[in-house]
Amino acid sequence: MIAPDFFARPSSEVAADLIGVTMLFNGAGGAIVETEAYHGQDPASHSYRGRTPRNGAMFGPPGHVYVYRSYGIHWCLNFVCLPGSAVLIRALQPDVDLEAMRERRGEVALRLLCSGPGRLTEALGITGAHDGLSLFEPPFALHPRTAEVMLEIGTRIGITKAVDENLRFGAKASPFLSKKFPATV
DNA sequence: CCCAGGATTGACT
DNA sequence: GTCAATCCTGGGA
Repeated sequence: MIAPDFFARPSSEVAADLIGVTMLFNGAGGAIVETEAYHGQDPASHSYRGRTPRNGAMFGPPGHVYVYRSYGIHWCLNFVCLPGSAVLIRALQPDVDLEAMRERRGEVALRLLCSGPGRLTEALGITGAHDGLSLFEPPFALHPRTAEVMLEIGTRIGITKAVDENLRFGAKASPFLSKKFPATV
């Protein structure tokens, strides 16, 4: 079992340990294959300048979610860790209830169903209405890894500050990553 | 009060 | 590869 104190750690550790963990929302979802860590001393983080109305959940209990609107269009899902830090869930391997996810996403290739932070929230039906909910209560559910995972680590995507921090984590060679990790030299 | 700028995606050249 | 869509946050005035 994953317990709440799993999240009471630095977001970089949690982000790495979440790869391979299964997340379900209303019974749909799959194994997490890509994450990014954000924290309070991080200029790229919403929490960098302290608590605001939007980012309040990032300063709430570990193991709850922070959901925010991205580009006025998409929703992005984060798991809150120590206060002011969180892990952005960037991609899932679609495993459970593909039917429901396909219905919400429309006609897309399986590879694109949950392959990106905006895509996976759409597939699962997660919106700002769910901001602040606990991962340990329905409609959320978590299941531990069932096998060892090979990790890839790299720089975060789509940000303009702290671009060189290696805070992006992925399941090595997963076809469901939102973007390939740069080839290691 | 104002308005620049997004932790993105999909359509198009 | 380029670019618009779309909205709302929050820093600065």
